[in-house]
Amino acid sequence: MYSALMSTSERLIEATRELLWERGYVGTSPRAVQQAAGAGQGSMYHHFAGKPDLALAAIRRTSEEMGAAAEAVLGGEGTAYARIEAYLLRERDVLRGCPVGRLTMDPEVIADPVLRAPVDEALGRLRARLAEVVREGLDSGELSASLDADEIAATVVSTVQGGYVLARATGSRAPFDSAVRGLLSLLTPRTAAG
Amino acid sequence: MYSALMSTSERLIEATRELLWERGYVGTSPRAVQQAAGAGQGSMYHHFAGKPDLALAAIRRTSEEMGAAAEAVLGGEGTAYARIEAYLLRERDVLRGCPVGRLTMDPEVIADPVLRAPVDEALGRLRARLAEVVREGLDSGELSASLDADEIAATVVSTVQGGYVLARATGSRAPFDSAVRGLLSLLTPRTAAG
DNA sequence: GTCTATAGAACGATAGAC
DNA sequence: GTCTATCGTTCTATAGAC
Repeated sequence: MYSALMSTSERLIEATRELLWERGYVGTSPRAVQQAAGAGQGSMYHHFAGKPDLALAAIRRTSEEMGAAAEAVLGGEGTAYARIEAYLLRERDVLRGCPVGRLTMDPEVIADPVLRAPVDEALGRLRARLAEVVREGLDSGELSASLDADEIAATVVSTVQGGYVLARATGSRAPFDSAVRGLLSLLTPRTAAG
Repeated sequence: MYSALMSTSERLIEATRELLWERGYVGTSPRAVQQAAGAGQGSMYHHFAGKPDLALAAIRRTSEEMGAAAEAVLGGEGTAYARIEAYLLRERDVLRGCPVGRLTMDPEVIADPVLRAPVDEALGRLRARLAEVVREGLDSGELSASLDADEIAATVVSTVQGGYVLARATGSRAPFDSAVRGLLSLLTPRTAAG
C-alpha cells in the first residue's frame, strides 16, 4: 500500500517494481500488484494494457535508477581505482539482490525482446561506464597495462551479480563481501611481486 | 518425454530438473512436470508428497552433479593456476545459466530452509574446494602472497555466476567470456609492474 | 477513473476406482 | 502404480455499470 499522494498509476508501477524484485516476473500476478498498490482490477487495466505492459514500465524505471546510482559513484571524484572501489563497496541490500540482474533469470523476460531490452541496456551501460573508468586507470598507469578495459569491466559487474547469488544461497552477505574484497585485492596495483 | 527405460520416478525427477533450470521453482507446475515426464497426476503424487518434495529430489541431484563436475576439473592434474583456469574455461551452456545458482533468485526456494540447503551446500563446497586450490597456489608462490584464498574463491565463483547474468541479459555468451578472461588476467602472476 | 461481475484456464492437491 | 474425476483457489483478462 503506497501513499495516497501518489497517483494510482504511480502506485501500480512502484508496487510492480517491488514485486518484480522480490518474486520476478513469473511470480508476480496482477492481483498481487493491485493489492499492494491499493488499486482495483479496473484501475490497473485502465492505465496499462496488461501484465507485460505494466512490467515494462516498472523495469524501465528500475533500469534508469540503476544507471543513475552507478553514475553517482563512477562519475565522482578520485582516482580510477578509488571510483571502482567506491562502486564495489557502495551500500547495497545484498540479500535482496539486484533488481535488474534478477530479471535475467526470468524465462518470460528473456524470451520477450521488449522486456529484455531495458535489462540489457542497463547492464550494458554499466559495463561501458566501468570500462571508461578502467581505461582512465590504464592511461594513468594506476592499473596494470596488461589488462583489458572491457574485460575488467565485465569482471567487476559479474563479481557483484554473482556475489548476490552466493549471499542469497548462504542467507548471509558474507560471501558477497568476500568476493568484492577478493576482486579489490586483485585490482590493487602491485609494483613488485609478493 | 523421457526414455521408457527410465522408471516413472526417475523421469519425474529428470523432467523437474530441466524445468527448474529453465523456469525456476515458481515457474514450474506439477502439471508441466507430468507432461514432460509422460506421467499422470496419480503417479506423481504416488512417488512424491507434492511439488516441494519432488523439487527437493531434483535439486539434490543437480547439486551433487555440480559438485562432481567441479571436482573433475579442480582435482585434476596441473598447477593451481592451471586448474582454476580449467574450471573457468570449462565447457558451459552459458545462456542457460547455472542450474544451482539460478535457484537463489527463487523466493520460495530461499524461504524454505529444506530447499535452500542443497543449493547452499553445493555453492559452499565449490567455494571451499576452490579455496584449497588457491591455497596450493599461494604455498607454491604461483599466486601473489597478498591474496586471501577464501576471498579469491568467492571472486572466482561470483565471476562465473555473474557472467551468466550478463550473458543472458545480452543474449550472447560474449560478456561471460570477457568476465572470465578479465579475471584470468588479474590472476596471472605478474613478477614486475606492467 | 474506478468499481463489481464474470470468464476460461491453470494452479496444487485429494479421492477412489482399477 | 496408474488412471480419471473432482476440488477450491488463483491466474490474466474482459465487460459493463457508475
